[in-house]
Amino acid sequence: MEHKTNDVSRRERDCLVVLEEETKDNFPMRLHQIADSLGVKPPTALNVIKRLEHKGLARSRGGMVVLTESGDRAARSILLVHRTFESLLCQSGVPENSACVEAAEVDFIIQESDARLILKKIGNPKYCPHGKPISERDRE
Amino acid sequence: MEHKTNDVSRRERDCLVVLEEETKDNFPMRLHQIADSLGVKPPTALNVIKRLEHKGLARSRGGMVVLTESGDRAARSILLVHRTFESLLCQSGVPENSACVEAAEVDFIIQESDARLILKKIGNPKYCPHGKPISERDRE
DNA sequence: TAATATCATTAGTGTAATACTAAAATATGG
DNA sequence: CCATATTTTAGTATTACACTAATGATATTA
Repeated sequence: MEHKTNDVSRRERDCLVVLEEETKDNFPMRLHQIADSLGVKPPTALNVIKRLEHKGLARSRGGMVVLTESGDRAARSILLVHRTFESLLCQSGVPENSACVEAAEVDFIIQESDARLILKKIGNPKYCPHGKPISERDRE
Repeated sequence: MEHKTNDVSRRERDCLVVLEEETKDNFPMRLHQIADSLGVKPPTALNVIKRLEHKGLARSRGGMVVLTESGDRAARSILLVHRTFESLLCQSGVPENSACVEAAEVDFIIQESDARLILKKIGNPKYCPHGKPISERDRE
């Protein structure tokens, strides 16, 4: 019915990305830590996490939260779209900081398949303007 | 505080665009007509219109609705972004219909200034894939 | 003009995402 | 075992969206 397979809201996107970046060491995040990262109170963060769990994107036990396989894929997809769009904007002449902000407005909406095609069109840059690798193969 | 100057929701965008396209002859739209175009019931459409009025984008009297100057500008801006993004997607290899659907997901979010820069980067096409003029100067 | 049909509007619900406070339940560490 | 920290529940609020049902207003037309 809906647009994306992994249809996430803005805040859910924030949460996915934070989890993706903070659990690379295989340690889960604590609720309060997530709340701090999102800049909201713990009950609000808990709410977001419950929605993610409901969608099969995260799992939690006693305040310890991890991404599922599916959540990990969703997060990487979002990052790919983000960095692709960011690169497009920068190549077009949008200042780096502005590009990042703008990319964050759409990175959870634009389809990964579209982003991959755009990526090719703009010359398959390996890194986004911030220097982060774009493809999920060469992760930091 | 927010992202866009003319920050409109998805449904408000739909309403703006419908009004823009259906009031070219300077005749206002009726509520029920708007409701039909949006595929919602009149009370729902009325609600959307009230939000637009509140934002200074539309005016209505006795069920007759028109865009304000500001609303007209907002609608054109959205169309410019839509057609630009659509063109980008098509040039990248996304099928036309798909491109249109995807563009509709972001045309009310991406900034006009960004779109103008992207437009230049992709070679300043005069028309979108559907053949509609992109620049607001040469309107149909 | 009066009756009917059409259209607009109000009122009342309901869902989803977002966010808060306050309080209660659970850990955790001494 | 107690104090602190953390999680969780409960309750409230806002915005966008959408509905039904009822009411109000305005036509059209018989």
